[in-house]
Amino acid sequence: MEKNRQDFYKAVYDIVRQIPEGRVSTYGDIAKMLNKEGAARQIGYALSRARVAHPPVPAHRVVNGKGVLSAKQAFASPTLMQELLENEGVRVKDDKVLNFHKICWRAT
DNA sequence: GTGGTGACGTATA
DNA sequence: GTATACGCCACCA
Repeated sequence: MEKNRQDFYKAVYDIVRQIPEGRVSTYGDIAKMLNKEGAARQIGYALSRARVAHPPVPAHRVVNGKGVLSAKQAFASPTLMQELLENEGVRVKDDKVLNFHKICWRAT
């Protein structure tokens, strides 16, 4: 059956919405959940479109494998993402998540 | 229909 | 641990 591209996006939104508060996930992990390990870039692309997705997606909880807020550029303000993360209890320094290796959320 | 780009990751040296 | 090269899939011009 032909999986509509929207289905792929919808799957990304669903996973991102499952990210618990105070926890962050990575594009590669999400891609693996979708069996699209090689499509990590598409995860970020999908999130960029998630801005108009229903319901809204906490894309600020998704960072790259290095814990760097590479997505802040896509938010209304480059500091908005960091503020949101700090608001969730996630410490961010120099656009990088502290203890990232400890708060990185992964699906079982 | 073709080419280029992108909120990335893994592999190799 | 750091640096460089390549690959991946989807969207836009």
